[in-house]
Amino acid sequence: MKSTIPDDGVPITPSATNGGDREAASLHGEVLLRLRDYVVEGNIPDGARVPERQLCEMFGISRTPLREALKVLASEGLIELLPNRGARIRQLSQRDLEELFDVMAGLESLAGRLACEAITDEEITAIEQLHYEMYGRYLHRDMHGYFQTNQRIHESIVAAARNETLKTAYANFAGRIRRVRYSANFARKRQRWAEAMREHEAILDALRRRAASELSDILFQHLRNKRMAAIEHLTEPQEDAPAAL
Amino acid sequence: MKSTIPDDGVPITPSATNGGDREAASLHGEVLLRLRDYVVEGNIPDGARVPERQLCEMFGISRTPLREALKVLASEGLIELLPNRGARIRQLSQRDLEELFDVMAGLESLAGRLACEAITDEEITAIEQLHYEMYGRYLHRDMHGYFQTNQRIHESIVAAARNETLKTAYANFAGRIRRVRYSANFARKRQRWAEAMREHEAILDALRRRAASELSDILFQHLRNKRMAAIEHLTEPQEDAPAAL
DNA sequence: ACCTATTATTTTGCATTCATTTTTTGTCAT
DNA sequence: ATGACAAAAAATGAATGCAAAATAATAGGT
Repeated sequence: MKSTIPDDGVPITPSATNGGDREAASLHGEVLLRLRDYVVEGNIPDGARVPERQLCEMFGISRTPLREALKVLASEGLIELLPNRGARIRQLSQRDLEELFDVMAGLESLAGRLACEAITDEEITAIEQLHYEMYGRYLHRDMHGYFQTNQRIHESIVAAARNETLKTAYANFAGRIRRVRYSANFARKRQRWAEAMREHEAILDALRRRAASELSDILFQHLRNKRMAAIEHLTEPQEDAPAAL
Repeated sequence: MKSTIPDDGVPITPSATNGGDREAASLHGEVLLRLRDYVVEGNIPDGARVPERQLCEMFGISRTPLREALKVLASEGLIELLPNRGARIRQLSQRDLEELFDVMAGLESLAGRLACEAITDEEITAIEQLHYEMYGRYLHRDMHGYFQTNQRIHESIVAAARNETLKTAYANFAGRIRRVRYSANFARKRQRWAEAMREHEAILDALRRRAASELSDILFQHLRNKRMAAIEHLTEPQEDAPAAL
């Protein structure tokens, strides 16, 4: 006798096993991806319980694969597992954020260092293109576009490092602070923008010269400044309304 | 006795990617710790299947918590999950090792940079102590003791960075290459020893002067050299029998 | 009424069960 | 014999079931 299987469409994406970004296969993998996004996007308030049963219905699955995904998410630091008390969305303290930003800074710093060893002229040209594009956004006060292009530049540097392990770790940590990072973006006063633009120019310059140590320093300091801006934003988040967009 | 107030405190469950935590409330956590050790210690050959049923019997549990642990271990990169084909011990290619060593180098480099901001004179003194102890091991050709003291020095630097997130990530990556790193230790020719000792002196010097960028560079290069030694060892592992010990 | 103790409901953690898929084993044809 | 095919066995992935714990709801005492 066939049991009642929910026909709720759960299209299995037969993408590559691993190596890129989007891992997926088995139901568990699919649920992991969807649940991670769901959490990162902030659909559950900070510190709140993760409604196990509710999510099962939402995804149309049983508790087993969901719980497996929860364990993984906990190991990634997105949620906390309390004994006999289920999962809670991990609330990041200011200190947590500072630490995360510093680790990100370290990883980007490393990426820059490694990139100097392997980056091609074409890749540098591509980054220069992005840089000019970003400068355009800056001039047009297009905050959203600026943010996105900025992200692409940093991702390009990480990609140029030719280190999949680093790339994965970077993506992992980036995911943890994605929400904060995004909202912090709107905190960027124009003054900080100008500063960031100058820093980016220095980054490009060091990259062109393949000055590994120098680039490493610049990137670290650049991320440190980002960290400061983000933390300041969180400390006093009242003054900036969604202006650009 | 019983309070009606929801215990919303933080009965901390550091189930995040750990490395040194030896506590586990739930059965799943216990299994995770034991299974991770079991894998890291090399009880299952590289690339081999993870005998699910057998491990269940061994741990005296059902498959559910074991499979949860497997998912976490896969996310940590220790094993691979093949669709409908179970788990396999992840075999690290030379490239994987190079990448892992570079990421470790980046993290230690970061640790050194951060340590310069916060380290106390007492901590530096403690590291100096370890350095002299290590020098003694070096003179006595005590490879095992040298290795351990060396590890403690690097851990001290990471601890001085005052960044739990970094510490956790460091422990995580260290776990992945633990086996290789250990065996590579025996590959260290005396020449490399002398080199490493000089590098360590430079590390201490930079640390004393709180020269962040400089220390960052030195640590990165130090780890890079370690990487080279480890890779060389793996490439030609026949020539060195267990000499010292 | 308010606070505490007791009971009912929900939730959690793990074991067990079930449907598929994979792997092994056995059989037959070339 | 060797190889291809088919059936049996085992393993995997996910759903369900069940005992213990936690949370909510209710009753009782002051």
